[in-house]
Amino acid sequence: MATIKEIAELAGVSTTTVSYALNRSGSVSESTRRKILRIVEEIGYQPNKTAVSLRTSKTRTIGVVAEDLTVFVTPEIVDGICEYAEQAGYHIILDNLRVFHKVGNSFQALSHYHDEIRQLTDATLHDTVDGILYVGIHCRDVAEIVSSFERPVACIYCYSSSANAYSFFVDDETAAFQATEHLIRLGHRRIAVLTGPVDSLPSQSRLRGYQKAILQNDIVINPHYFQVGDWSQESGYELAKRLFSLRSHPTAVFSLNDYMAFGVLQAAKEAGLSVPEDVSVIGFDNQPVSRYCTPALSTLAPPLRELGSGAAASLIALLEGRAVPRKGKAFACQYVERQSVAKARR
Amino acid sequence: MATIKEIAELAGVSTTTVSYALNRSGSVSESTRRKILRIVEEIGYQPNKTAVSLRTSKTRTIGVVAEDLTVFVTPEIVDGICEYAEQAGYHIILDNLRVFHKVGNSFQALSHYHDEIRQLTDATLHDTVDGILYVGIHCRDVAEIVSSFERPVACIYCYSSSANAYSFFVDDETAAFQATEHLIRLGHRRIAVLTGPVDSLPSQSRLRGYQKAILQNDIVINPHYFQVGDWSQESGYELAKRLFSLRSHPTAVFSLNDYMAFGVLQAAKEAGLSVPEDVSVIGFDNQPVSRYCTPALSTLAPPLRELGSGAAASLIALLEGRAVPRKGKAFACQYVERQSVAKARR
DNA sequence: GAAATCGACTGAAACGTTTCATTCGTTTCA
DNA sequence: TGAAACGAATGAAACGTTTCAGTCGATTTC
Repeated sequence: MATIKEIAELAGVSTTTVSYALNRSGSVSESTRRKILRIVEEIGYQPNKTAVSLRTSKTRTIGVVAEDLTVFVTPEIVDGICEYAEQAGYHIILDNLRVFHKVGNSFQALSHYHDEIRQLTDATLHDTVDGILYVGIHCRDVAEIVSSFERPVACIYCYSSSANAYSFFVDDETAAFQATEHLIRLGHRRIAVLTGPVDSLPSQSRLRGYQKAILQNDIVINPHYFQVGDWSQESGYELAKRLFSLRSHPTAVFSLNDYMAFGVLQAAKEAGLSVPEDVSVIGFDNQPVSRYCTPALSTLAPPLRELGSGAAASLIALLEGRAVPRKGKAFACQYVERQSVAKARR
Repeated sequence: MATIKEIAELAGVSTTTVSYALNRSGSVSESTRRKILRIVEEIGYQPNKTAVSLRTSKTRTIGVVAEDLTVFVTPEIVDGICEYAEQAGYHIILDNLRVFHKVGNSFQALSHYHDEIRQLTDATLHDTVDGILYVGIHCRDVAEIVSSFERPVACIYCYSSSANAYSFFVDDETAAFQATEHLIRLGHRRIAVLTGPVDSLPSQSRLRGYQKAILQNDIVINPHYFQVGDWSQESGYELAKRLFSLRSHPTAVFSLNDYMAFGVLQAAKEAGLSVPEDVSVIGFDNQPVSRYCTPALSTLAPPLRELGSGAAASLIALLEGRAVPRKGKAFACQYVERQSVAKARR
């Protein structure tokens, strides 16, 4: 591989001049700059990244720390990151934590969780990245984790209450509000909601959105329409069975995640109710599967790719000393209309 | 951040000695080595990776070039890579090509495909990685692409006929053979097969496996049982409809991918045939969705994680000058028993 | 008892850049 | 006309390691 020294010799100038010409710093006459660029082109010279990093102590690399790459949200987020980072001339170093395992239908941190994180921050990423993007698998406060990072960090699909981190997460409340409003505008008044565990943050926010819409539209709340599940298809099925055996069963079910909605679909079929004619169903998450069930599930889609590229954009802006608009942002979901929602029967 | 110089001063020795002590090269007395290690521990010194790279021209980083991160096979492969690389002390630089788009149900390269690749090899990965792992989205020869890489490369979920690359791919033929044998052992004789497009390599291999099993078991081939689809659910549906309207319809359908199998399930239901009682269905790929359809689809699962970690292991062995067993390997699939297969009716 | 060997340790160069401080000739301006 | 300012170019140090080629004293060998 050619070095700057060879280019300098060929051009009959010093390495300093070559460096200045290439970086548009210092002052170089137009004619020698052109001569240098021509030779660079000819030889196919590429500055040695390692040497540049050593000298400037910037790596133009950002570390992507993913809690679990195989959870369906992660790849698309990471893709969004890659897309932005690439065009900005940054490399991505990927680290998959893999420290959660499924317990029932929620995730629990493994015991070596913190060791893993520490090792990561100490040994793995030190002086290898300029900044870190932390990609969570569900919305919660990860301050405890990211505050130990010694580089600028942005959280994605989760948030941090610590001062050193930006956060890019889903606006669950507004999305749930809009979905509920949508059902109401379609004439539904008996709208049940299936929540996740009460201590789940996304569940709480989504429920808040639902309740706000119900309240704003002066709909009387039937306590039977409010059911707490555990995110699993089975719990959705059980809960919906109960719902459909009510003498005044709901005409619409808003499941706060897709899996429970699948259970609702199944229960409806068994109860002899057809979706969407007799009962409308809306899910949340836009799991890949929701396109393939019958009927295809209408659901709320988090803008995963935008979450990733938005976070990457802010982090890189920060790294380069440019103004960064805000300390984070809540991203709106998109309602994906498929075949499980219709007007309420008169 | 502390440097080797500070450690040297604190220990009252030269930087050379510190370096030797840390790398177990040169000869250092046991007592000074211990003294040095104690100080290193105390200060929390970490060698500067960039400086080491510059000096040794090894980056301990491997580039993962993924054709499409959002295709379902990729994340698990990449996870396997990460897992191995991490414990071997290597970093992963991720690059997502994103150069394919869906045309109907197969993928086609975008027009800027080769520009993208060239830019990648020239600018992006040069002197940044020691070797490259190329992760394909379907099995085919990628020699044209990877032969331009100027580093050792291993192909995953695809293969390269060029000399410079290792290949780690799925043994489609054996898997299809075993699935067909499985059906035969369950008493099935009228076994239909749904292939993908004739020019598709995986389709060809899988079909070969099917035919071998049929032939070996002296089953007479009914040409009507052989149908060519385009991998889509719709084509599976249409083909299966034709199959089930035959006066002597098959008792088992082997779909060479999962999506077409979903179509088969749908067609069976509409034809009044219950799966698996009246007809058994086996898919291929183990798409995440296959677990959620009804009945849950029995299918063949490529060992994605193993593919990734196996390739990473070989590449790293090669980079470190250790003996590498072979130039590549075909990995066996695992048959995933779910609810779509049963004994043939008497 | 001189030569050879050995173990412990070190000085300094090298990896390929960036950038500070400086030089040198030309132009501008009071 | 002389000083100041400026544009173009450069020498050399620095970033933090690794490693070649030694030095030096102690021990072994014949």
